[in-house]
Parts: sequence; structure tokens; C-alpha cells
Amino acid sequence: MITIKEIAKQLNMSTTTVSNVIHGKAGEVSEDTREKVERFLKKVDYVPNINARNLAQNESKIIGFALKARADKYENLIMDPFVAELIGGVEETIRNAGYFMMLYISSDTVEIMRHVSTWNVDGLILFGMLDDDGIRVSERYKKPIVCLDTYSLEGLKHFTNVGLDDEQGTFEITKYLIDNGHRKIAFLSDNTKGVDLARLTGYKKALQAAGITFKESDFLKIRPRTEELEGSLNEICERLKEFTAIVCVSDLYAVTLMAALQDRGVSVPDDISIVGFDDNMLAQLHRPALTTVHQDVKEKGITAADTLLKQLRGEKTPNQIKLPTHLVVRDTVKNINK
Amino acid sequence: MITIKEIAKQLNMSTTTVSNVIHGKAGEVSEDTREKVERFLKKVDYVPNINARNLAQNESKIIGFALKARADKYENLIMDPFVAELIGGVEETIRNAGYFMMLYISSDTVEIMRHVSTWNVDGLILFGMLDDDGIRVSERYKKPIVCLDTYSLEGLKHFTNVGLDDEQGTFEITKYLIDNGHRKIAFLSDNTKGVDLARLTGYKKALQAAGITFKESDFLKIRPRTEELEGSLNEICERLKEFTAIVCVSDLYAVTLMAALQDRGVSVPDDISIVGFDDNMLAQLHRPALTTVHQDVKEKGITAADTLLKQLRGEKTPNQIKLPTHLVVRDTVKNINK
DNA sequence: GGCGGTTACTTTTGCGCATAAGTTGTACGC
DNA sequence: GCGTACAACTTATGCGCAAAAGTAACCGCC
Repeated sequence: MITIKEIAKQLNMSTTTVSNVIHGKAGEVSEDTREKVERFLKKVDYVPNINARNLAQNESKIIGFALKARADKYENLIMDPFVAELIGGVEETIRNAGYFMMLYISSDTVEIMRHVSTWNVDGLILFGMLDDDGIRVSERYKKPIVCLDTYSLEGLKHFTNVGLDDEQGTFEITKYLIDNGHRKIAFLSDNTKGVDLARLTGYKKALQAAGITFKESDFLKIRPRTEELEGSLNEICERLKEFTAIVCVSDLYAVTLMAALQDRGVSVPDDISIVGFDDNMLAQLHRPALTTVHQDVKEKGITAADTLLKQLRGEKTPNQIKLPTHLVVRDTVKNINK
Repeated sequence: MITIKEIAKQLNMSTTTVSNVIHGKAGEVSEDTREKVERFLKKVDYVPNINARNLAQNESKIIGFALKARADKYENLIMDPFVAELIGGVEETIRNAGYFMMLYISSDTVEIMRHVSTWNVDGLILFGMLDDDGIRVSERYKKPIVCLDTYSLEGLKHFTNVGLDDEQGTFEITKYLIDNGHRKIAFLSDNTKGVDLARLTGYKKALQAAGITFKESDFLKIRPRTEELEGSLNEICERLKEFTAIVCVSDLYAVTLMAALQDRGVSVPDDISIVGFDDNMLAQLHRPALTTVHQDVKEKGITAADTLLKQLRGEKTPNQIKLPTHLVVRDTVKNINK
């Protein structure tokens, strides 16, 4: 790899002049030399040594994307198509802005922060990993951070979050079920924190608005770890007669459930109505096609990246950005009004 | 961020001593000083500046993962769950070996190589982007390169490829169809290059082995771009009576086709048998569950990363590594033997 | 008691780049 | 014709680290 020094030597000028041309510092270099240098640069296909540049400038042009590793059926968050789409949006946006993306998968926020500080990353996007430890460590680290889909109130005080109007989404789809005559509606999820809590809340509010009281037993718990999945699916299927519809916290669970239902000979939507959330490939390709809440995942990634880039430029950004959702009606809800 | 120099000053010793402790150079430093320094390092939570280190050592500890951007229904390769799983395998492996992963998505090999050389990446994994241009540029770049799923014979001369025994996979599943009495078997794909060619070849060989002659019209072309998809699906569905089974080049296409079939009231496997390739989430969750060829994608990512790490250590690796596949029988093939 | 060898350091150099500070040469105003 | 201003450079410095080269003290040994 050719260096500025070598180029300067060959052109018989100082490194500063070459460097000035590279950085387009007008008025510091004559038209003649500029052209001469530029031609030469092109000829030898000069590529700056980024380590030297970063060292001299104390920046890195790297944006870190940290992803929480998780341990369930889909083992690792990145295997979720959702995540892949998200990363795609982020990568595209930062690349266009001249940044590079370093991907880091771990469940240990402290470890990630160490990594981030060795690389002197300019900014950070955190997905699914903001626990209290994370907040404490991240705060010490003085670079811009944008969170994705974080529901930690504590976290919101410190970083800006790009998320979804989950509550509105489940409110709307639950209301849609109610409008179709359903009153015995379950909610299926694997926990009651974060996203799941927000979606549960929207569902509850819709019930309340229709004068339906929510009972603890309306919450159906799915356990996604491979070894427990089948068992929990069994438990859920045994309680089917109690409900006419189930709001699933995600398309993945909705489709998983529908497969289990079909295996047991129960028909959707004739025997029971099912709705999901996300509107991903699964929802679109399954038959019956899933009625669900649409979110634009790539847009979410783009927004997160844009927000971070703004912070990098020193602009203020709101603490909370909530992207809209909308209802997508397909074929898994039956109208049971008389 | 505290530097070695500052630490040396505070401890009243030279930077070399501190550096020696950091690098565990035994015998160059007394037990006393070693402990003293180590305690101090821990206390101030010293993190090396990687740019300075890389500059001094002329390495980067970065492994680039370059991904070809594509433009069809799923817009971008990374949105394919397959790719996400692959990346997961690679990232985990290199992280455990002390490397970092830089992700780069583009359709321009030349651009990628520029990026790679600015970062002085130690090694590179290329997925789906080895055209002739790519080979030419990559060759000039003297770092280890491992390709994933490349079928370019030219490329194989230069780099090692980690792939699948695709031919064997489709041979086996086509044979399975034949064993179940099928003789009018179509092959569905969107092109006849690379993976698709290898899979097509396995299918053809199985036909041949059973004394069935392949006709050009047995090739069913699907056009995956959003605006053309529905139209091509229509064309395919009109020709259904010509076949009793269809070998699809991927699960995605198999499931897409099955959805289209269900929409038109044709039943799988009663009216027609369908098989796929990959064994991904779609194949497992669809009903009827898809009979397909299984490949271990994560393993593929791990193998690619391991191979690259070996090359980084100066070990020789074979030009071609073919991972095995196996048949997964589910519910989309009907036995039509009398 | 001078010499090789070892231990435990320190001083110095250089990686490639950006940039602050310094040096020419020359046109201009008065 | 002298000071000033400015254009077009060059020289020098430092970013943080690794490592080559240097130093000083000590030990043993023929």
C-alpha cells in the first residue's frame, strides 16, 4: 500500500501538499499541483490507511451495532429475519454517510462496551440489550447511543430510543376482533416485559374500552425454548374452548400456533381467530394468510441510523421516536356477529 | 481514555515496561512491577487504542464480511433468514478467536475491495459476489479470502470455497420423488447459474438414473421481483397438469408456490407434490410441512470462519469444502405408486 | 579483575496521517 | 522602495502504541 509520504517523494513535494489535495483544502494549493496530485492519486489507486487517519484525528468512522444474543428456539437474535432487515436498513444508511458498521453479538453489555471503547467507535446502536448494567456502563461512555425497541424507562432518560407504537398497534387489532364480534380474546406471549408489555397494554385497553374485563387467565404463556415448546403448545391447545380469538405478540408465535392448531385439526379462522404482530414473510406466506399489525422494519433501521448520524453532527434528537403501525386484514379472523 | 504513556508516568516507569506487562512478556519484567502494573491497569480500566496498535503492528484484527446486495422481492440478501444465520455463525467464531467483524453490503466488488484495503482487513469472507471483476480485484489484494457458496470455477482456482453438496442434495430428493412413483417432475428456479445450476444438475442426474429424459419445458421459471411475481406464478399454475411433482430450488420458492396453489384451490400433496431445499423456518412452520433437503447454515458460517482463521495462521486449506446435506421427509410428497 | 551473560529496566524510533507553525516569493498600495 | 498581505508551499510535531536498540547493575567464573 502506497503512503502519502511515498507519493510526496515521487512527486517531489511535501506530504502536507498531498494531504491538502486529498482533503480538498481549496485555496491552499494551486490548480496545477492539485491536478498533478489528483492524477497521480488515481494512477496509483491511493487508499488512506484508516488506522493512521483515525489515530491522528481521534475518530473512527465506525458505528457499532450491538445485538443481544438470546437463547431460545431461534438461538440468536440475528437469526430472526426481523433483525436481518433491521441491520440492512442501518448498514445502508450509515454507509451512504461514509461510516462503517461493526457488528457485535453478545449478551454482556459490559463486554460490548469494552469492545466499543477499544475501537473508539463514533456511535452506537443498541438492540435489545439495555439492562441496568448496560445503562450504567453506557453512560460512562461518552459517545452518542441510539437504542432500538427499548422499553426501559430508565434508559429513556439517557439515550434516544427508536421504537414502535406497539400499544396503538395491539389496541387497533384487538378492537378489530371486538368489532368482529369477539369477546373472549386471549393474549399469547412469552413474557410481560418490554415490547411484550407494551403490546399487552394496548390489548388490555381495547378490552377495557369495550367493557370487557381482562382476567389473568386470558394470558397464554408460550415457552419458545426448543425443549419446552411442544409442551407449552399442548397446554395452550387444551384451553382453546375458552376463547374465540387469540392476539399473538408476534407473527412468529402466531404462525407457530397455527401450525400446532392445524396439526390438531382445529381450523383457523372457523374454529378460532388468530392475529399476529409484525407482518413479516411468515405472515404473508402462511395459509390462511395472517391478519396482523404491520411495521416497517427497514424504516426502523434507517430511522435509528439517521438519528445517530444527527447526534454525530451535534444536532438534538427527541428522546423517543415512535414509528406508526397499521392493521393488515387477511384471512385469520372470522366475523362472529349474528 | 487513559494511555500507556500516562500510566507509565503515574507509575513512574517507562512505557515499554507497561507495554511488556500488557503483552505478558515474561522474563522481561520483575514480579513486583508486573503486579503493580496489573493492579493499576485494572484500576483505571485500561483499554488499548486499537488504531494505534494496528498502525504500529500493521494488522487490524478485523474480518470483513461482504455481502452482495440484490434487488428482488426480498430486496437485499441480508433480509434472507439464511444470511442472518450465516452471519451469526461467522461472527461467533471470529469473536471467539479475538477478531472483529465488519459488515459490508454492496453489489460492487471493486468498491468492497477499496473498503477492505482502507481498513487493512486481515481477512475476508465473500458471500455471493464473486464475478470476474471480483476475482481480478481480489487477487491483487494479498489477504486471505474465503468464499461462501461460490460456483465460479475461475474463482475456485484462487480462493477456497465453502459450499454445499447441492448436487447430491437435489439428486437425493428427486430420487425420493421417483421412488414414490413420480415421473413427471418439474424443476422450479429463477436462473440457471451458480447454486441453481448445481441443484438443477443433481435433479437432472436423478432423472437420468431413472431413465427419465429431461425436457427444456420441465424447467419452470419463477420471477421473484415484486411486480413480476404474481404473473410468473400464474404462468406456472397454468401448466400444473403436466407434472405430478415440482422440485423447488429453495424453501422460499416452495412455500411461495404452495401459497399460490392453495389460493387457487389446488391441494398439496394430493394434487401435486412439492419439495424444497434449505430446511429453514418456513419449511418447518408451513402446513403441510415441507419435505426438503436440510443444510446446516450456521455450521456453514462456522466452517467458513474456521477456514479463514486457519489461513490467517498460515495453514493450508483445501480449495473446496463441501458440507453434506440430508433429506427431511415431511408432508408434501404423495406416494403415487399403485 | 576483566569479561560474558543475565535481569530489569529506559530511550529512541517509526507506523501513516493531519495539522500547527514556519518559510518563501510576489503583487499591491502608498 | 518599503511594509503588508496573501498564495503556495515546507518543516516539524504529535496521535498511542510496539519494538529495536541502548544502559546499568549485578553475578559468577576462569
